[in-house]
Amino acid sequence: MQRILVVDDESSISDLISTSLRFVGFDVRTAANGAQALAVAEAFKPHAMVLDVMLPDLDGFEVCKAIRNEGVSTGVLFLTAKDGMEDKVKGLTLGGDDYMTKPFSLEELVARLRALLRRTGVTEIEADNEKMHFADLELDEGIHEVRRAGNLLELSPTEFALIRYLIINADRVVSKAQILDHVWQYDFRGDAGIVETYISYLRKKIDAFDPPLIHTVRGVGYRLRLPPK
Amino acid sequence: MQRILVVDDESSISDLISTSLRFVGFDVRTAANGAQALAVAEAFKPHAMVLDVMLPDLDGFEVCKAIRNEGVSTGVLFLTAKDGMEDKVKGLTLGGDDYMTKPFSLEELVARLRALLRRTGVTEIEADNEKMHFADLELDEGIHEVRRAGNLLELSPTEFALIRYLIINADRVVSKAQILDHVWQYDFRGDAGIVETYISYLRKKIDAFDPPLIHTVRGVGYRLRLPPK
DNA sequence: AAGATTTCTCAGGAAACTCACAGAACGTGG
DNA sequence: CCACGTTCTGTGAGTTTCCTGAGAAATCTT
Repeated sequence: MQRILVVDDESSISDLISTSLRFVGFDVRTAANGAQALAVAEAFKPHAMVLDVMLPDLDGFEVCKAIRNEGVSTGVLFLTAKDGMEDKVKGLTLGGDDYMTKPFSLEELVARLRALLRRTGVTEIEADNEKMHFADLELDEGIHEVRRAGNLLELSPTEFALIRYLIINADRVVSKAQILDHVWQYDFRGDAGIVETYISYLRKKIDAFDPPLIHTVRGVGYRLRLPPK
Repeated sequence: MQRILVVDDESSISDLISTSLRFVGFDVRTAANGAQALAVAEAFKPHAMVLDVMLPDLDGFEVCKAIRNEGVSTGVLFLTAKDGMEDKVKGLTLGGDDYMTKPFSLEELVARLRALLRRTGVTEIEADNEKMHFADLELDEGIHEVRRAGNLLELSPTEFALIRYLIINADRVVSKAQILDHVWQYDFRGDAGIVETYISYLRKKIDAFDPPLIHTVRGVGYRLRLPPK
């Protein structure tokens, strides 16, 4: 199981992240500051880290450098506020690292983290795992494309994130609340009705083909599935 | 794996360079001054070096000379600040060596270093890797030329670097942030809007032909691709 | 030193996207 | 089959993203 170290001083954020990552199958440890991160990293030897650039003691870059100097080779996904710091992150993407600005959606975080593990060569499996599929529906993360029965679908960013979440949870029922929590940014304060709207958009594009794949489970949520014969 | 020795006394620069080079597949060591460089070079026997000409103890040329006197034969890519020194560097850069002025773009550094290794005969791979192409678009690194359907295109340096980056990442979506990180100089502080402007310039030249190759993926980035079937 | 080229900022406008709302359609329990 | 709550979807307002032209500033040529 892949080990991820999450470092953020706001416990609400680090809880949110670690719960999500555990749920999708990572082995997660957390740290609330740079010093702690170093200590944990040494013993835990994480495959990747999610690292806030704004920490109470050291900044994220120093932590990163210190940990790498310890000989622990990890990819890093930096988290940064939507302001100044962005330019300090320059050049990171060539090093294989990545960064996201807060607020983000959990789906996005997981997707980026997986991409990072893939790039830094931690993943055992090869090549083909930028793609996922369900029935005749294919989603390619790298080229950001979704096809149904070979036909290219034009999806907006939110539509793309939503269908990705449904495919990940294929055959399972997901509630509107779950969708909202994972697909929308964590600080979204709007109405859950937005999910209905986007499901509607998706159906127009995806279920323009037969058979329909997006099914409503009344009172519970939605489920991606092939119709029972 | 090719061994590169990076020598620079500013750790921010040498970190940036070494992380980038490691990621694209080099075996990298660093040194912060001339004396250290000599020591490391002796044991490490690098195939090439990235060498700042301004070092706290010796200057880059002395380091270079000393190392070659030790019998270690390496190509050197000198780094120099954007000031008077340029001419001196030009004069002293003999044989297969090369130099760049700070600040540079990371993509440029990698390209120049590869060219250097090629010239100094370290590369195992064949000669033809100065050229890359995508569809009817050809880019020749050696002679710095781009053609579409055989027609020579007149591109400015930035336009050239941008289309090179797009070709390297052909068929994948690259974000504006990634483009900025890789194609622009590492100290560029401006707005990502500049990328839009340059994409616009490129389109006028490259997509004056059919079919258009540069595609916008709204909310995500750009992608070089042939139109879907 | 003047002219040409290149880089970069800025701003207007077009298009795409997000989201709320509200009436229509639907499903379910009584 | 009716009534009610849930879900669906069209409409539209407000926002964001993207494209492009114009021009200022920097840089390179001659």
